[in-house]
Amino acid sequence: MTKQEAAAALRHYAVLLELLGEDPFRARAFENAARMLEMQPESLDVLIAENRLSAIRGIGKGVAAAICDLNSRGTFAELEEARQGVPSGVIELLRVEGLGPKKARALWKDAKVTSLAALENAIEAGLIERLSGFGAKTAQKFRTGLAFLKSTSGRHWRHHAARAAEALQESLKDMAGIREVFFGGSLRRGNETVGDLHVLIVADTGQTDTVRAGILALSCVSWSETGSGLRGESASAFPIELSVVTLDEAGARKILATGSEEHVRALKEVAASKGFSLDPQESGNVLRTESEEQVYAALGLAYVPPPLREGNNSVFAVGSRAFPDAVRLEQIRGILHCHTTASDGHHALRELAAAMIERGYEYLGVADHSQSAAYAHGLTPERVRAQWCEIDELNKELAPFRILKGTEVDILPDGRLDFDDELLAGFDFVAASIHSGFNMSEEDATARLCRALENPQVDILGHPTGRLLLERNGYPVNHRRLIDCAARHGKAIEMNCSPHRLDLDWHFLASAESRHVPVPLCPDAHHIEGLWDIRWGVEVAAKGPLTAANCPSTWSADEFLEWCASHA
DNA sequence: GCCGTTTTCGGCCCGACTGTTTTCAGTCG
Repeated sequence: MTKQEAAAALRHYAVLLELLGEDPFRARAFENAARMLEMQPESLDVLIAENRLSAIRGIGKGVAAAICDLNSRGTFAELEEARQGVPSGVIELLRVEGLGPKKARALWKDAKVTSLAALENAIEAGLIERLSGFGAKTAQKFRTGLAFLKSTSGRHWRHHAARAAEALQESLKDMAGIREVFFGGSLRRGNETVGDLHVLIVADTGQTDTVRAGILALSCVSWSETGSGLRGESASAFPIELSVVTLDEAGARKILATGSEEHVRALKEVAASKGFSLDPQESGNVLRTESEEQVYAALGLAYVPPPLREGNNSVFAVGSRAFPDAVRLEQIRGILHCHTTASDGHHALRELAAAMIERGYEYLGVADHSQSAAYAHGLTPERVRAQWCEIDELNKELAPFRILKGTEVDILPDGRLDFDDELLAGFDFVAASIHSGFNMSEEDATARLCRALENPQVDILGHPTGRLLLERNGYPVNHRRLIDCAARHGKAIEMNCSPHRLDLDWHFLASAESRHVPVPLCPDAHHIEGLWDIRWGVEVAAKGPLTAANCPSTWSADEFLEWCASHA
């Protein structure tokens, strides 16, 4: 078991304790222990082998024993007991925004609400607002929260989809008769969230039936029904739609499996007008080709990169338009916006730098939280200056690698910043973000963000809407005005690459590009693995597309600093 | 449950915001 998995189990236990109404400080002790465990540089195996768990602050005898049990048998006695005591639907209730453990427990105990469906019924029946401690506004808030959950139902975070795809690929790698394992759908198109994994298995000639039988026999996927294709669920409960296809139909089938619906519909119309059919399962003059490129060419159309296949307006005749190249992962030279143990990160500066040097990156832009973010142990001006000294020392040691002195300074409710201009001037770069006071009108939120961008010390606007994909929408922002403002003041807007955010929304990348508003790909990393979240940003940014030239992450440190100085 | 101590109990990250109350509890970042 990894540290992260053990920490997740400890957190889950803490939630169960709260739902069971047990001592909240006991619950917090497990949460705290989970956080401290994650921050250890060593692996769980090493910590256990060297008997060092209880030496970690926040982990005593009891939690250490629980962690050892987790590592050896995947659970611990108290966790199992707590699980028995809480209906699984009650845990689901916590997904509703504004509904925490105390209210979930009250709903469960006082109103017998033990599922999201039961909550919806209770709201509509007017039962919620009659409960002690609840009122009409709370009921309305839950109604809104439930509607949001419904709107995202069946969608999954991109990184979970990629993980499920990699696991399936791995389980198929030694199967005979397979020429290619192809993943289409939103995963291939670079969307922020993914519904099903759309998989095509291109079989060698004459091997279709054998391959299909082999896939049905896979132990890592449970196939629920079999028609012309297969429908199943991965070990991680990810929904899969899979078809085994022959080489001569692969080109068209890949296009159909990739989508989007609108793009495919537009292609089908062009095909029909030329007397062709795209779908091998339909009658007519079916286009039989091995590659997608051949299909577009046969229709007299320019090949459309998968991320651009949204809507029906990306279909062009050959030569009538060229699609710009999107930034590629290997073009990224530096990573901006990372947190260290100085605020709420899990690794020290030196560890982050070492991980980046190992992967061949040139610079790291640290951006810890500012003082008003107390929950995240935000830095005071004194602690900022101490960090600068640490960076100076590290830079001498690690050259030519460079650590840039940055901050993710809070944008206060009125648009002022959480540090004074004199301190801000001492940073190499300043990213400014909103972390509190989300309840704003679009007008207020846009004005607050613009005021921050107008400050000459600010270089980059962080996660512009504060959204958490599949969890909350964030505050409403007028992106057009925001991009105008950034363009006027020569500022950048980050695409936050955390797979939970991917904010700036890709729909606005083209507008940023045309207004020459740079868009750095920022992982907002809180641990070493989080640094590589830039991958998700690269994949989604291809939908703009965001070009390398307009992405400061592809610039050298000197080019980036020169740009920062240009508007100070 | 963990920690620290004027050791075996008392306090635990912290402030803003919101809604239900009418002084405070719950949620969130």
